[in-house]
Amino acid sequence: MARVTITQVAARAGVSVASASRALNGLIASAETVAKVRDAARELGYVADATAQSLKRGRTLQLGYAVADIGNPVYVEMMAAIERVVSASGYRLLLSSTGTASSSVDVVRDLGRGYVDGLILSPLRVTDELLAALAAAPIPLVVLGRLPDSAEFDTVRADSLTAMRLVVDHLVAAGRRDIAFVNGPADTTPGGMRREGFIAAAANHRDLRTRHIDASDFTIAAGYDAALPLLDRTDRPTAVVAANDLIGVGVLRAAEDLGITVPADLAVTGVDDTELAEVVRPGLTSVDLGAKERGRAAAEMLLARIADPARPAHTVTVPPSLVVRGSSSASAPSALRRPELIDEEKAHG
Amino acid sequence: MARVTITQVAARAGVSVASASRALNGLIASAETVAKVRDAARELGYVADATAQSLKRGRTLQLGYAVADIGNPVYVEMMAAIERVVSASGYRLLLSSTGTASSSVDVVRDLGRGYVDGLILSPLRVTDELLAALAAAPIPLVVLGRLPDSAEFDTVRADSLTAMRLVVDHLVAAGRRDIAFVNGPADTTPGGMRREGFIAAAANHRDLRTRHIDASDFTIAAGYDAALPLLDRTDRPTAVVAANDLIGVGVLRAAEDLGITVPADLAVTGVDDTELAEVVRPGLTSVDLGAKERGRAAAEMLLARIADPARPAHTVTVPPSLVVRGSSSASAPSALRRPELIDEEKAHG
DNA sequence: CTGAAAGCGCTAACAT
DNA sequence: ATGTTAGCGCTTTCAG
Repeated sequence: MARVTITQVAARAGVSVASASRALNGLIASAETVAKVRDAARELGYVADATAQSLKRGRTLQLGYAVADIGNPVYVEMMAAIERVVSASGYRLLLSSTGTASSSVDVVRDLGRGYVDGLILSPLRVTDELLAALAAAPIPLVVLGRLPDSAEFDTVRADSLTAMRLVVDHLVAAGRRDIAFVNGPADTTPGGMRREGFIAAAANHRDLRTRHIDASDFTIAAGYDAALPLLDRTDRPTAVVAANDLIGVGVLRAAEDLGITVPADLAVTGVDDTELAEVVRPGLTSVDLGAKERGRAAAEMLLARIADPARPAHTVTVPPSLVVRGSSSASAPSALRRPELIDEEKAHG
Repeated sequence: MARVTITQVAARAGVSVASASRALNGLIASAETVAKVRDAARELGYVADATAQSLKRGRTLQLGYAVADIGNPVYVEMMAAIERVVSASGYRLLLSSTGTASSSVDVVRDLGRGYVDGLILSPLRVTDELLAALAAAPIPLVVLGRLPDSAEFDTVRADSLTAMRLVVDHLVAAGRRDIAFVNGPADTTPGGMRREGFIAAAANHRDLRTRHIDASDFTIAAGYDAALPLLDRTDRPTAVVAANDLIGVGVLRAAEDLGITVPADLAVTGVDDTELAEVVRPGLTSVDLGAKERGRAAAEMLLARIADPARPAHTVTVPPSLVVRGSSSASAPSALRRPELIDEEKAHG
C-alpha cells in the first residue's frame, strides 16, 4: 500500500509524467493517452497527492472557520451552513477554536503559514490588535459579526438593533411597561450590540421603566443567577428581555423556582431562536438572528472574494425575525417570515 | 505583503538556506547564526509555509473528523473534545460531513490524497463497503462507534447494553412493568445497539410487557409522530424508553398533547444526557453515554497510533451513567458517578 | 558548524 | 500531442 506517484502511473502507461498529469487533469491529450493513463492509474490505485498539488498550484483548497466557542448552538448552526457551502465548492473545512481574544489574533497571524486559502472568523471580542492583524492578513477573510464602521472588511452581521426593537415593541404591545434587560458580558461584541439595541428600542416608547443587568456569561446558569435577585423583589419587572436563549432559559428557571407564573406575571424573551427556545415550557419567545443564513452568506462571500480579490468589500446584513411563543403571550405561537438580506458594497476612497 | 521565503531570510542573514532552516528549527547551529537568522526572519515577517513543510516532511499536521451529521449535539460535544486534544498536540482539525453512507466511504477513500495524517470516523451505518475501505485505508484511523467484533481497528465505543440495562432496571425498580421502546432507524449502528440492549435488559425481568416502535429518525418530530399512536390508546404503556433525548422530548410532547401526566401516568427516558434533557420540564431522565470522553479518547488513540503505527489495535469502551430526572421519578434528581473507561488491546493472530 | 545540492510529488512552460 | 525541464518552499543528506 505504499504511496503511488504520478511517475509510476506514467511509467506503467508508457508516457511521460507531463502527459500523465495532463490526461488526469483533463487537459489536452490524445484519446489513446488518456485511456492508457486512466487504466494505469486505476490499476495502481493512484490518487494525486493533495500536498504536492497545493504546493505547485499555490492553493490548498482549504478554508478555515475560527470561532470562540464551538459547542455554542448558534456557532454550530453557522458551522453546518458553512460546511455545506464549502464542501459543495470542493474545499475542505478547517476548524479552530479561539477561546481567548488573543488566540483569535494568533489564528489570524498564523494565516501566513498558508494552510488555508481563506478564513471565516467569528470573534467574540474585537480588539485593536485583532483589527491590525486582520488588516495585515495575507489571505481573504470574512468576519462574522460587527466591526467598527471604519473597517473595510468583508463582513456578515446580524441586525441586533432591529432584533431588539422587534422584541421590545412586541412586549410593549402586549402591555408590559416595566422591562428588564439581562445581558451577557457587555464587553463582547454581541453583548455591546444587544445592549445598544435595547436602549434604542426602549427610547421609542414613553413611560417605560427599564433596568439593566449583566449576566456573567451567555449561559443558562449565569442567566439564572442574574435573574434571581432581579425577580425576588416586590417591584420586579413585568418582562425580561434576555440577550440570548440560554440566558432566557435561566430566567425561566429562576421564575419557576420563585413561583412566578410565565407569562401571566412575567414575560420572557430570548435571542437566537435555538432549539432550546422551542423545547422549553412555556416556549420561549425569541428573535431568530439567522445563524444559518449568516453562515451561508459568509462562506459564499469568502468564495467570491477568492475568485475576485479585487472586488470591493461587502457587508451583508441578515434581518432578524420574531418568533412568538408562550413565554410572552397567551395566544398561539406565530413567526414572521424572514425578510431578504441586505448586501452593501463598501464605498472606496 | 508578498510571500516571504526562507531563501530571502537566508540572504538577509548572510547564510545558506540550509543554515537558516536549521537555525529556525532549533537544530545544530552556532549561536551567532541563530541570532542572525532569527533577526532576519523577524524583520521580514517570515513564517514557514505549511504546505512546503508538509510535502518535505511527509506529514500534514492535520487530522480529520468525519461525522454523518454535524449539528447533532452529541457529535458536537465529541467534536469539541476532539478539537481540544488535537490542537493541544499541534495538529489542525479538518471537518467533514458525511450525510450518506456512501459518502463516508468516499471520505475514507479520499484519504489516499494525503491531506490528513489520521482520521476519526463516526459512521452512522457500517456497510461491508465501508469496512473494506477502512481496511485499505493508507493512514491511521479511529472509529467512533460499534464495529463487527471481527474487525481489528482502533475503536472507541459507548456501552449501549449497559446503558439500556441502567434505564430498564431503573424503570422496573420504579414499578413500571409495561415498557415501550421507541427506537430511531433500526438499521443504523446506534439504533441496532440500543435495540439489542433494550431486549437484553428486558429479558432480565419477569412479567414485563414490552413493545417496539421505530421512529423514522433520531429527532423530536419523529419521536412525536411515533409516540402519538402508541400513547393514544387505552392499553398504553406505563413507561417509554426513547433511543435518544430528541426522541424522548418528542415523546414528552406527545404525552403533553394527549393530556397524559409525566411521570404519574407515564415515565419517559432518553439517551445521551444532552442539555435538552436538563432543560425540558419535567426533566428527562437520561443515560449519559460519555460523548466528551469518547471524543477525547478517540483523539488520544489516534495520536498514539500515529506515534506508534505498530501498536496493537485498541478498543476503548466508555461506561454510561444514569441521570434520573423528573420524567421518571417524583423524587429529587440524582446521578451516578461515571466509572472508569475500559481499554482493551485486540489480541493478534 | 556550514554550504551545495538533491528531492518530496506535482504542474506548467517550453520546445519539439 | 508529447516529452524535457524547471521549480513551488522547504528539509536533509552529504561533503567540507
